[in-house]
Amino acid sequence: MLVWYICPMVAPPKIKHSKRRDEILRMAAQLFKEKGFAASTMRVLADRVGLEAASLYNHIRSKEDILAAICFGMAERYDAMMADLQREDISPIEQIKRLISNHIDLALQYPNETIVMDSEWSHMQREDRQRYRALISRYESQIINMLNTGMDNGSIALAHPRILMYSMLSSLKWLGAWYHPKREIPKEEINKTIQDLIIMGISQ
Amino acid sequence: MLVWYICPMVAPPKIKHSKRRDEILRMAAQLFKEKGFAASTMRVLADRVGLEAASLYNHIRSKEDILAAICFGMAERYDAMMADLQREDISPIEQIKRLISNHIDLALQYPNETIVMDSEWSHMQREDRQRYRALISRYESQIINMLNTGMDNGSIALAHPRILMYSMLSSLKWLGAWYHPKREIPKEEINKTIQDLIIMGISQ
DNA sequence: CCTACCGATCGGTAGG
DNA sequence: CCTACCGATCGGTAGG
Repeated sequence: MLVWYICPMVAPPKIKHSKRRDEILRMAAQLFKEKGFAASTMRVLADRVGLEAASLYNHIRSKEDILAAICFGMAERYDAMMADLQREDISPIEQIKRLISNHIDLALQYPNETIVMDSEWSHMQREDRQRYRALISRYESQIINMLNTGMDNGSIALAHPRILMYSMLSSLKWLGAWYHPKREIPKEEINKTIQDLIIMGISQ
Repeated sequence: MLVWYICPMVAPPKIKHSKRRDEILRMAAQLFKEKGFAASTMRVLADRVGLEAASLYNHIRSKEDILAAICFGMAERYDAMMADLQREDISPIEQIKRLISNHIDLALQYPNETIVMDSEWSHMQREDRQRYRALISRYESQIINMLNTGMDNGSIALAHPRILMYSMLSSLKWLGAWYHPKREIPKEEINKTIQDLIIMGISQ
């Protein structure tokens, strides 16, 4: 594992991408969201996928391997989104606006994975957990930089940027926890309401 | 249990309040916060309290009993705080301001219990879980009523009140997750920053 | 409050 | 991908 991470040319032992593996990860995200990682069992997961528990191990290395795949998969999506955002030449306020709607898009497209990533990451083993936390810290720093730039040019009111960042992110993270695509509020209204709330809240 | 809830005069079987029980609940809140409910074991809890696992059962009925005691204990505190707030004759904006600072006070006074209540409640058994959800729903409705009153009298900008309520609560809930009393931001700055953010965000 | 212990269930492996 | 199974550990009880 260590060798594989340091030298990505060496493939991890025997496990590859496959439709089956993707299906296992998708069902696992749903299960982990419902019960939490620790209370989810491989037997229940296997049942939902339509396999025996032992057969899962042809597609995944361990229970923690599934969690890591979900968390890092989502972290990469958020990371790519942030990289795109940074490449655009727009004002900090406009950056924050787009960040909000991109977050909502991802949270609604991957509701289970987003919740698992945010609330189950601590169950990864030490090495993965530290690597994951480093990614998240970098992401949070990029948001703080946006806020600081806006405070410097006077478009954002002076305030503790870390508190603003956490307030913003927590409002967005919990979308997936209460949003039910069928019978609830349309995405556009969510986007407008949260954007207005946050932008009004931070504007100078 | 059902009888006890309907008719509180009948005491629940044999377990009473005691210093020891309070200590177990306090250590359990810390453990559940660290590992989550499902990944916390009675043996580790017993170890932290300084007992054998079997001895815990002289003070609590079951693992779920501990979780329920923590969740309902906190729910009562939030409920009492809300009742006090409703009794005061102040404007909706002023109510929301006080609600925010009361939330921050409770989150900083009971950081472990607040996180456990918010993120582990779903591990209670059916009956307790439903009773707990009813309490929370009522609490959320009271906040929505505040917001609606403010929108009616023109002091709060028109927006979907449920989204505002969830955004507000999630900003506050996650305080305990990243606030470290020693080396971080003073409470007053947190209070001011979050109050400004939310009040500016919702004001007309 | 402890020693001793139980049935159930867990993640995972062997071997085909 | 399944049958068969393992060692470990879980929440909880009996009895003192």
